[in-house]
Amino acid sequence: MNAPRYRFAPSPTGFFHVGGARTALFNWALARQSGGTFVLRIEDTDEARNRPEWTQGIIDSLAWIGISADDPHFEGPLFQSEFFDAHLDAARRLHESGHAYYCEMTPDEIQARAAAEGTTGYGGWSRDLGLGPGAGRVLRFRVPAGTTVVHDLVRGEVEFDNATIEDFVLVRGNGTPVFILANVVDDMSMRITHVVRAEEHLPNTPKQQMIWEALGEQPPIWAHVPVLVNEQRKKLSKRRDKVALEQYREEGYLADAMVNYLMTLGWSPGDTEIQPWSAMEPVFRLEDVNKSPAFFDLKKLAAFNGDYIRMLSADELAAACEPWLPAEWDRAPFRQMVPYIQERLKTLAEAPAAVDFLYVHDPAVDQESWDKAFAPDYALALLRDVIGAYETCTWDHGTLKAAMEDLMTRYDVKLGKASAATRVAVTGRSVGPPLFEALEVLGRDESLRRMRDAVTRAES
RNA sequence: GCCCCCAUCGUCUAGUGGCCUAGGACACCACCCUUUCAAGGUGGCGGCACGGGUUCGAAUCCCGUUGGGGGUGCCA
Repeated sequence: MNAPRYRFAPSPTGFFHVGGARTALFNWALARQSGGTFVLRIEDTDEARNRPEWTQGIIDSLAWIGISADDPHFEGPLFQSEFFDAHLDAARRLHESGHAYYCEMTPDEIQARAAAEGTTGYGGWSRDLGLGPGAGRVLRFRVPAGTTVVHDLVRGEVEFDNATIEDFVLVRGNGTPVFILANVVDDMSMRITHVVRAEEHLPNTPKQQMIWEALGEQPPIWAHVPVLVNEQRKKLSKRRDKVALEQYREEGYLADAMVNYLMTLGWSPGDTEIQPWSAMEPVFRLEDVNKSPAFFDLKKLAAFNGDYIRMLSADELAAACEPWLPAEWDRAPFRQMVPYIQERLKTLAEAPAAVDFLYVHDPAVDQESWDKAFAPDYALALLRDVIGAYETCTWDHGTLKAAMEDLMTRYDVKLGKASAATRVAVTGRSVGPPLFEALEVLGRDESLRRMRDAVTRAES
């Protein structure tokens, strides 16, 4: 009966913000650990940003980070726009009870009058005019004198002097409700008990709390978690920063890594940062959430992702890479190479480039790598000898390596240097997965062909 | 301008008056390992913003300063 009800209330904007993802995760953990409910409410009251497909995008993104609409703790999606009547009904009640009044001043008029009086903002000039509803008239909340104290689970008690809060608009001149009203009315009708959202909403909170009280209801428990910032310490913005969760997904970040990383921003899962969701969910507490903004560090995210990639089995990794592999590629060689590229990947999207030399006829040759590999005077002769040895030996990486080791002693160089020319000849680059394993997968004929071509090229 | 929030290594954090000579992670540097590159191992660099209090004792409590951030719409 008194199971807590949390909510996540994004506005559909066409992409899913990583900051929103973290807020959702926090709410999700809280709802699940308490046997409560996570309500998804789409705040679509601004008709300018409202497309049906965007809602699906939100649901898909939530599902990707483990917040499934099929879970019994999940409720929704509910749409704010469908509660239009309830918003206006609340507005009417607020007006009738004297908590709100109509005002016909336009923004321009307000600005002009404020300037004339040497003040800023709206001075409550229409408060006692007794105006009724009418076209172009906005409904304003009559902010009472006194102070409003917000009890916040993350920040403690935050006190606001009501004198610093002007009579804000509840209903626009065109008759549509404003976010601040709709948000409260929806939370009320959805019986939300805990509002956990980003810190940018903290200044809204005293206003909303006043609305709750004016409507005769007990406000929910508030919690404002710190925002995510960029390297300039500014709130992550879609203009300048990479904030779309979908983009990270497309770039080959694992959902588990993203979830884990997001949870460490503003909160710590304990002794080790790398923790599965199942371990974090039950121990997450708002009281432990930090109060200061957290930098969204791509480098650390990538490090987490690398860790998670390495935790996968070879089969799992091969399957996870599937979306990034060209359709025409034969999967068998790729699967053989997976164990060798696993510890070299930071993202799944890097997988194709790590093995593409297996699939292209003549891999592009990196000139710098080539020059370096063939610079030593022994390089060409050694490569010829390798070809000779590889023409007849058993084709497995152990034998290939042994043959190379035999030659390296004759030229008195280490294995790395001895195989440099062969590596460039076969892969076009000086870096890549282990050479002999790659040769084994590539096959004798193709490997030798490339090595002979390299000899020809080196001679000319 | 006004209101509000915040302040531990470059970054994310542990720390809730003595266990702190402030711990871990990412990044960086060095070394080891080594089949290039990675991965892994070891070590290093590096921090309680500043100034006052309170206390036998402050990273931890209070005040101020400074510095960040958020909000200031008929957006959400």
